[in-house]
Amino acid sequence: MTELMKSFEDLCESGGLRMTAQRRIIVRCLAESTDHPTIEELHARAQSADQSISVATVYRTMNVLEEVGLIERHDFGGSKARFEPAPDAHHDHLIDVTSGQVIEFVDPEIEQLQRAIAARLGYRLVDHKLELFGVPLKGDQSGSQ
Amino acid sequence: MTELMKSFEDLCESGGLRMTAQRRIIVRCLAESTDHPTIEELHARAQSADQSISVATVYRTMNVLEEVGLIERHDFGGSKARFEPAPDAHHDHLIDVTSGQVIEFVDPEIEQLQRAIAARLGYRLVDHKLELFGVPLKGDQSGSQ
DNA sequence: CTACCTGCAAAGTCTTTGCATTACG
DNA sequence: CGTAATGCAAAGACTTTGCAGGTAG
Repeated sequence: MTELMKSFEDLCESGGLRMTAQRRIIVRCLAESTDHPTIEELHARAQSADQSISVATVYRTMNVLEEVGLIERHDFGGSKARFEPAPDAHHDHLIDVTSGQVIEFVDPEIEQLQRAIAARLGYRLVDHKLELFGVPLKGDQSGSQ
Repeated sequence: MTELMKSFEDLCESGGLRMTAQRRIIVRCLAESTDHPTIEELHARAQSADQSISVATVYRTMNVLEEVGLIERHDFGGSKARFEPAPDAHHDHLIDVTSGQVIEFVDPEIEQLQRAIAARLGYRLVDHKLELFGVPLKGDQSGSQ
């Protein structure tokens, strides 16, 4: 079982939340996604398991999951929100502007640098968002969505 | 006269754009803003110069300005877009989560690091977004919106 | 049982757009 | 003068919510 599914079941047992059939399907769809799906995409994937799942339930489920910190919401420059399971280790994103593909990466040096910059400005860093937008280098065989 | 006003007038002369009274007011309002106003805020400021300016014109003006690269659009984690004149020199943003105040900063080291990371992943960096979210350090007298 | 959850459709929020009119160049 | 721009209101896109019925625990 996926990490996200397990965490959500634990949460349901402890908190006043209920593990419904719909939530189980929706959470699994997100957990099994390797991309960063929109509500619409998630809804479509969930409906292939249960035709009757409504988009309102997908919205509500994402809101619950985000509130408890089990998922992260992104926008990546579009009008629609995109989601991913909250990563164990923080990471940032590089968006391939030619394909829309999203690549995750971590760089300890840049994380440290951000804290240093915030401190220099008189702040303690509580969160950050770093998105790189790039085009594939010539000769590179990456990326296509 | 502000940089933005001048650039926009130049643009109107060269392109097929017209420098209307409304545009003059809206552009000046943005140029004189030291914060990063929303459409709503900009509309209110513009209306104090000309009551009849409609919000649709503010939206259209921001879209024109963005298309030609004279302004930048941000979201800073809200649902409303925020705008600023396109800076001569690129900068990033630190958002004070206690007050909403937005602080601009530049850091050559982090810019360089981003290009290096993109290159390592097989990409040429064409754009990026870096937003830091912080709370004031104890004893610091900064920030209030 | 009963409080939480669901589907549906209506409503909310932000933004865009069609249309008749105005006004820049 | 011709055409881009405007104001207004309607429509669009995305998301939230009220309500009546369903269901997990």
